[in-house]
Amino acid sequence: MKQGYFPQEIEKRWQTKWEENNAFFTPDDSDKPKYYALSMFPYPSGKLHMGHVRNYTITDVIARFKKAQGYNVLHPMGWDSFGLPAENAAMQRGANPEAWTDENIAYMTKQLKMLGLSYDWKREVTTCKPDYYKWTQWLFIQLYKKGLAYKKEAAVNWCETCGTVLANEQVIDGKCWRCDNVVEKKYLSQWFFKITDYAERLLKDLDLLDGWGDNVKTMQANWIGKSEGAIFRFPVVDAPNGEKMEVPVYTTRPDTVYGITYLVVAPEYKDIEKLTTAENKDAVEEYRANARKMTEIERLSTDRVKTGVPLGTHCLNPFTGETFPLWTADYALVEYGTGAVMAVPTHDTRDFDFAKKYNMPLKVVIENPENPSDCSTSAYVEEGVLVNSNEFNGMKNTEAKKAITQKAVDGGFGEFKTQYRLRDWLISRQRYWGAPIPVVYCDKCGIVPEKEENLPVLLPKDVDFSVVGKSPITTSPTFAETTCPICGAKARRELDTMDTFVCSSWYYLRFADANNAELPFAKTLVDKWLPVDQYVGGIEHAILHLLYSRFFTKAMKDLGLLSFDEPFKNLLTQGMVLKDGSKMSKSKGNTVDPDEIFENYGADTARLFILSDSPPARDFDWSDAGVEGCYKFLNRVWRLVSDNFDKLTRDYKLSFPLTRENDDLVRTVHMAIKGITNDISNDFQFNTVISKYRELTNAIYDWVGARGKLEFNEEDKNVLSFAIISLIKLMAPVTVHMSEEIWAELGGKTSIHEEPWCDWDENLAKASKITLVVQVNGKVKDKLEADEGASNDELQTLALESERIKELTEGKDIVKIIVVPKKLVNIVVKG
RNA sequence: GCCCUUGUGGCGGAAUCGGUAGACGCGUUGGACUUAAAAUCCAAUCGGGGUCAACCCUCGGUGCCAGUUCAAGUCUGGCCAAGGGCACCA
Repeated sequence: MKQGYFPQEIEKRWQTKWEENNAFFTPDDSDKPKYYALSMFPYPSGKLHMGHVRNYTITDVIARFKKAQGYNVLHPMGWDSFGLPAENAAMQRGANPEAWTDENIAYMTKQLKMLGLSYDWKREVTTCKPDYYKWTQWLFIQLYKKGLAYKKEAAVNWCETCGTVLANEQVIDGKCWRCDNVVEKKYLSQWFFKITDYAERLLKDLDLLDGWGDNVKTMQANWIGKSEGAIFRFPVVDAPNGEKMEVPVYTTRPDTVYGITYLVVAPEYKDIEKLTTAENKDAVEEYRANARKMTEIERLSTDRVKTGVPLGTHCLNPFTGETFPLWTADYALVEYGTGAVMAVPTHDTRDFDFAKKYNMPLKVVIENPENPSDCSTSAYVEEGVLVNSNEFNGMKNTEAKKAITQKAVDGGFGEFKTQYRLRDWLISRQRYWGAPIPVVYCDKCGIVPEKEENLPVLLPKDVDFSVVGKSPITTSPTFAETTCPICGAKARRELDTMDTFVCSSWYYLRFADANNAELPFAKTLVDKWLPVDQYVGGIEHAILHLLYSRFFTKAMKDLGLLSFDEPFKNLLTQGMVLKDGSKMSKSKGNTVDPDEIFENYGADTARLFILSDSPPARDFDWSDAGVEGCYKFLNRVWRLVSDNFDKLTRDYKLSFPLTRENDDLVRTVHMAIKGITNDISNDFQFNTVISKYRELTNAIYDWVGARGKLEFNEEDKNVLSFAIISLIKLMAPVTVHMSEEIWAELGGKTSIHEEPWCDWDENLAKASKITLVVQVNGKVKDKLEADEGASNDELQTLALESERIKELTEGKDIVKIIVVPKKLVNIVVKG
């Protein structure tokens, strides 16, 4: 065996060998139980960054550990390869985005292989290839036929820099998720997926996801935003044209209905013109024009002073028989509820602010009996008892919600209503590099989906990428022109492509049957492999990708394509990779290039280090010294083997008799196996796993050192071999190349990665002696050595016989003695 | 404003059930080896005090304030701070 550790040479050799042997092929048919480990697939941006390295290493170690434990493990990889960066790069070069994407995929594939990841590359999936997006289009058509894909004119989010619309989920603080540009509202006719049909199931089924963190689940629950309330319809008493009209409002506070003093409709409210009197018309028009000019950020800012103008008309409150005025104000949102709000300034802070500014009357209807408030300085929003509310006076407001809504139901002017904040998913994009929406417009037949046998609708190649201000796809002289799938007449194709999040909403299903040319996947195979047992990725997808994927899975279940409700059984959201306290990013200039680490230290060091310092869910602070430390540790392990090479055998026997000389190391190994297995099984605590590698290594060194220059007899060699081979097997999921190399050096015929996981003996996985802690009144006063098997009585006697304890308890009353088995004796004394 | 997460040495972080706080590592300091350096190895490393050193003893210490308990990083109540999410959503 070589004296030095040369990772670059070792790693390259094994990577080649694994590839030749097709070492990570996953059969669909196996007697073993299945395990599906998945990382969120990357966008092929050019090069791997440390976040990728962390993500894929975590999943790879899980996959290898589960394989060693006897599972048939599916661990695939693919590319989320449609999207704007490729198109922008193409526009800069005047070339096709496909070439740029292919180059990046080739380079990043090379990097993934250098990291030693155990992917079954035969299942590789690339979303921008026709054999994949054919099925994205096919799924679109299935959703369309079910009424879950539809086109409508709506106010949508428009990003001028990206030249396209965005989904609500892609607008972060009023800005584009990708380029940070402020988003504008536009009225456009666009394609949507009806995710709102699934709002209740998406919310309710969060309860099924025991393997997800609460943070992600609450983020999704907040985004879905369920609220229970009521719709009340208020008749208009003085409509200018004499028409019989009513204004419906949605409220979560039906209990405050007796306190209404005015009503607000959004500036975009559909009936607003009919509700405005001639004398108020100009002011209202001006106000609406101003509202249109405002950006979303200005409009939605909560600390802006509220403004509004009266419409001049009035509604009747059927509960009180009184009338109240109608206003328009931009704090009412047209997209939520009915676009109109009943205002109760005494019990809603926003209404209160508005009422103060415009001197609206205040009417208290909820009171805390112990501490009544007149609501002249702030709204009372806590619970209380109803006042000034006719027959409901004295009722608790929580009960009054139901009772008052019931009265409206009985009177025919209201109903119970559950409202969600979630909006439908806007999936059209006015861009080239995406899956074309497979729809045709025919003058006679209208909107017609493309025939399934004509899929895929291929992206045209005859386009001009140098155009500005419009989608390159519109420059194709051939693409738009087609024939109607129904009548055969001349027709036009849809020119929008799909949001890339559509492609990534089902890729994890395709891995189950990646090369199926007849279907997106066979039902038997998805039902066999799914749900994903462990999904690993960044928290930034808590809402976007994870919500969309859950929706897709549910919709596909309803389409009969698969049989489960949730795609991802367990979710690990890994923390960010930081350097010097902030996230690694090109703009901050604090990135570390994985290639450099591979070159200088090797992939095993990179893998070991990225797992070593923090638990996976927490942020990880990169330090060059830490990398160095991991590299030194691997050298130390290497020396341990090479220095003792002549004493090692793979034919060690586990059934040797335990003697006083050797039992401590054997016990240490069993404890390490147990501890490491538990740490991986329990939330993948790789940082403590790695500290246990070090402890075991230190223990073996100490054991060898204690032997000094003594000759090793057969039993010594047996024990040392057992310890060292256990160590490299335990390390194998992390240091995949080094363990394989040492295994081979020791005469291993097969790959160490085909070996079963180490077993431990519960009786050996504990020290032969325990340290008994003796406390007096809860403070540690002495530590004694005791036999592992000592009874509580024996421990108590031992403690009381300690000289030190005798001194401390002398002349005092022993009130109580508490014995914790195998651990501790606490003597409680008085005086 | 609401919701979620997290607060432990100089740093990253350990600590099944409430039972030795600070595992393991980084850093620092001292030493060995060496002509020297690198590498490697050994040792020390939470703070205050007991007149120095070793040893030992003692007090304090896990964001803050209370509480429960023989015993609290861990449980309960009330705060504070940081990070993240949502937000004129009626």
